[in-house]
Amino acid sequence: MNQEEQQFLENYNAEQYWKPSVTADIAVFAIQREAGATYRLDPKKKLCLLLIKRGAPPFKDCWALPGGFLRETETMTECAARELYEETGAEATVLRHIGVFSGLKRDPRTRVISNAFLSVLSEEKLENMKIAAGDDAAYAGWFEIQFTQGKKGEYLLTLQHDDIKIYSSMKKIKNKYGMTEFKILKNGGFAFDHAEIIASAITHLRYETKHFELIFDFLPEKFTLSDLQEIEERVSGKTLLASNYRRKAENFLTQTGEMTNGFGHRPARLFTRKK
Amino acid sequence: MNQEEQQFLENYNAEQYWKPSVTADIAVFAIQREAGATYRLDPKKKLCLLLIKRGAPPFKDCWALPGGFLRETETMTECAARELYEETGAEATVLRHIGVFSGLKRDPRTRVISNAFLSVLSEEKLENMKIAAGDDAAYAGWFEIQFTQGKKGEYLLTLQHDDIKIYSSMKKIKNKYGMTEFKILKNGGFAFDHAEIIASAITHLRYETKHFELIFDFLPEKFTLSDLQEIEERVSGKTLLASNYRRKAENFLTQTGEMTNGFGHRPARLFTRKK
DNA sequence: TAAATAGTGTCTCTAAGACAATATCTC
DNA sequence: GAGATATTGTCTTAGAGACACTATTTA
Repeated sequence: MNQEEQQFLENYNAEQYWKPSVTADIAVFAIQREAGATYRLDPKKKLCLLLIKRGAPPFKDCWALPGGFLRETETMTECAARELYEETGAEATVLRHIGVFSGLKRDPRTRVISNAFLSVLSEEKLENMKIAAGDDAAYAGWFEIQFTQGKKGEYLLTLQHDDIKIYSSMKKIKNKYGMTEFKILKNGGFAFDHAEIIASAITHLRYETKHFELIFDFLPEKFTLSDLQEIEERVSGKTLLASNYRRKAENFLTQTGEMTNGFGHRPARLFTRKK
Repeated sequence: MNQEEQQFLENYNAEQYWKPSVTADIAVFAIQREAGATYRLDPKKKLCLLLIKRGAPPFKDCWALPGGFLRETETMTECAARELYEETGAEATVLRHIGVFSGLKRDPRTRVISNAFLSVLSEEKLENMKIAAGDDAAYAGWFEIQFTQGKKGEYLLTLQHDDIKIYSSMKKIKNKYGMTEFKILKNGGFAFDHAEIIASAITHLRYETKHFELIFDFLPEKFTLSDLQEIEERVSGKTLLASNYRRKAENFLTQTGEMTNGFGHRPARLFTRKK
């Protein structure tokens, strides 16, 4: 750096310009087992998303994604990982940047630019984590998530946890510049524009698992083809033919030589992610 | 909004938290014709990117993407469109969000979070635009862009405009959380981390044109299949077999019934983008 | 042996890559 | 007619979807 640059920097006053607040919000997904399994019947799985009940205004008592303000000492990605850890006790193994949400009125407190991230937790991590309550978080919970398309083409997002049901109806639009966005038509219980963020996140997640990315992060080191397929089915919301899915999946897998056992049906081979 | 929320908002002080500066940077691509055409020989095309020579520190005399600070009254996307217009006189027809760049030291002045966008200008728009100089922009120019992979797997970015040549060597890495990023190994003339942003932008552009998105924005309303194919070739950096490309492309095209004429070779059908 | 899940094989259809061959314009 | 580009057709291969069938465990 030469003298001119040095001098410039010393005289530079960053406070002269307006600045927005910047946050990271994280959509954390995990697969959980449903009850009702027997020695013979395997447990069904469900796709879940972590939400936090807001204990303070704005949107008090609404449900929000974990997240918080960017600090001076961290990148956006580090911020996402830190906030996730602080609010849930879970250390993120994977993160993906989903998009930026910068609507003028999305937070009534002040102008907030939110960088949305996506993360996936394995069942193993799920069991070890404590769901911690942050300073303005009253309660956190895992909600079974459903994201489907209605008859008129609208998108329906439904999150359910025991008797708590949160929903939103959205449409997919292209904005003035051809960018695809979800727009909320009805909002039942989500804080801020988080329904839109969640819709973007699951769309992104579906794309990745379809291409055998992120899907292994739901699973332990060793797993069966049925495990893998059921996750793909829960994420995509579609049922698949086992023989065809097997054929595709095997390109991404290595056999361990081990088998499952102890169930009231044929044992299955255990696989690992290839290389 | 109830009384509790109302009261909360009145007491809320946004100034108590640290905030970063937020900018939009835009990678604008266009196709330009090369000289050397005759009645018989059609002009070759080249893919170009708009860069601005910085007239003030930091990175004085280096080349940067057009961009600037987010204002209170606009979204990130609106900011990108405005900055593009102010610095080039071009009204964006399309924009795509590429990613967020939030490294701690990416701007020596102060902490700056940059939201990167991608845009495409048609040859028509290109001819009508004046390249305007902004307050800290000394000069702007269209650079022929090349982005290739070297023998050791490294990525080479070369931008050329007359006798000005800017380059960077990068590697593609997965960060701690599995996110794909470009990391600069050598930097010859780019300001900030803009080489990384450009690498991300062209990677994104290649993905889109391959799927017949954004590619039509390079072209006028009516165009030939050869026009379309040559753009795909310049963007992707690969040559394609005309018969095969035609087969794929026709799914996205409508015939106009019109033909080109006046060239020293067989006339071609003019197509439009389907619906 | 019934219930439940695991795994194999095969037929069809579509899409993509390679490439040969033909068509049509201007000078 | 030569040069240049446009257009059509065909052969082959890879992959996906549908579906029939076989295998292996436990109470």
